[in-house]
Amino acid sequence: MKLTTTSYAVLAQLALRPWSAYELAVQQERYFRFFWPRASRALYNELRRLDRLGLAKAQTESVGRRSRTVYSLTPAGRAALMAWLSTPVVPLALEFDGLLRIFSSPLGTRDELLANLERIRRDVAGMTELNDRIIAEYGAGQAPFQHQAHIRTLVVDFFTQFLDVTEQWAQRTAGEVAGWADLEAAGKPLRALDRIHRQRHGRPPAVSESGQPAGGVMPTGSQRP
Amino acid sequence: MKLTTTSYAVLAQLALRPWSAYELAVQQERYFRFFWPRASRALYNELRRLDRLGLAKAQTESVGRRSRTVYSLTPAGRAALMAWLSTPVVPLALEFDGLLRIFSSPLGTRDELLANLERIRRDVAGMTELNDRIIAEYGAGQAPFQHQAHIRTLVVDFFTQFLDVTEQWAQRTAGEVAGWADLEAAGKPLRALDRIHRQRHGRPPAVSESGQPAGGVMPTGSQRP
DNA sequence: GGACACATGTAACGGGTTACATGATTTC
DNA sequence: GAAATCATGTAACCCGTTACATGTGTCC
Repeated sequence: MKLTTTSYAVLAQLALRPWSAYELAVQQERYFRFFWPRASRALYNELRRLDRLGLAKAQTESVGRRSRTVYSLTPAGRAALMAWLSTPVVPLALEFDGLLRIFSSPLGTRDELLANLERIRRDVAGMTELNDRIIAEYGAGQAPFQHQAHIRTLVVDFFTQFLDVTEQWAQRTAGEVAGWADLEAAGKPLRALDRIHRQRHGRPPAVSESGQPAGGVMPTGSQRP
Repeated sequence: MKLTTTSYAVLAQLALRPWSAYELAVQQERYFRFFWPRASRALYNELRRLDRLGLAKAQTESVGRRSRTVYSLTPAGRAALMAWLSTPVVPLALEFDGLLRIFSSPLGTRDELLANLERIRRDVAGMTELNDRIIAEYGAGQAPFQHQAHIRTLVVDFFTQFLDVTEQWAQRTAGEVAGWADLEAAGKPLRALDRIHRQRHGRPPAVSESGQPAGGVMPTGSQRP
């Protein structure tokens, strides 16, 4: 009867109101895919499991001749969900295939690396588009559960920042690589260390050799009140 | 014979030099865990598979009475890896359990939400520590494959930014929530929309009601040359 | 001589993906 | 009347995790 994070993702949705399995899958795809991506098939299975466990209740309705299953949270389900809130978090995990390609880019050409950076950028741009659509929804007051906007926007905040920083990184990196003739070392490693050092600690070595202000990166950190 | 990203992660390592399975597992844990996390057990299996497929070659050496298997890349393996570099990237995926807890925080108390933000912050701080250690390694010229520092620091760059932005977000969000008496709506949703709007587009509504400059967030974007 | 790193191995299981099937309803 | 959406279902498969076992070498 061990519950997974996916179980709680479903319970969290059910806590808001009863949903049909299909509705839930759509919501999951739209709002959860960024931080807990699962194929919608997993949802259907999880719902049946939660029903078996008594944490959700399945009820079959019919729309015309077609039937659908509506799930609602049981008191036990609500209790389980609340208890979960005070357990340790699962460490965040990132799967970023693109970085692996950069890692092995010395086997290929400079242009291949640039192409991969562009692919990454487009991937991120796609996510940004979806994120913006959600923001617009809230802005227009048309998002579901608008009365929880103060909570949900906290999550949206994270992604806005995350996507922004990732896109900036991809562009900045492409700019850097575009300035190279090839991928050979030839002095590049040392310049790279200089760059990384500047990013981490403001920019201590007085003036950088290029005069360019650290590649447009402003470390916005450490200015908390 | 379909290869997974994990296969290429291993091949990418083997492209640098031959490794024993154990060495590889250690390296994987240290350098790849951030963007392609896998239990080291998966490595051992993948290596044997690559050997079967002729993409890597296993050779048993012995150190004293203890034996170990050293794997090296075959020409076929190198070809497969190079071919992979020009295939589409796998969309990046994030699993962030903590955000799900925020999402369902209205079921709990304000303090529980703050506790979860703190757990998130500690999780990120742990990753930051590891990242810093790697940066220090490169700075000291003691990192493996220092001659590829110009490539590898591109990846490190990403994580420095990513971790920074995530930690800032966690702190800023905790600051926001700490200013609330509870988690009830009571005007908070509207203020949240205002905040999210400021973040996205500079801060158009002249001066914010609090006088505080948008919670310390400087959108560093869109200032590319 | 005890702890710790080295260096694998086996086995079970399980969450999740992919592929596919099926039909009903709505919309253009 | 065709396409898209609604609304599930079944089945195979597999990548990966967890748990555990087993022994060797090294260092203090």
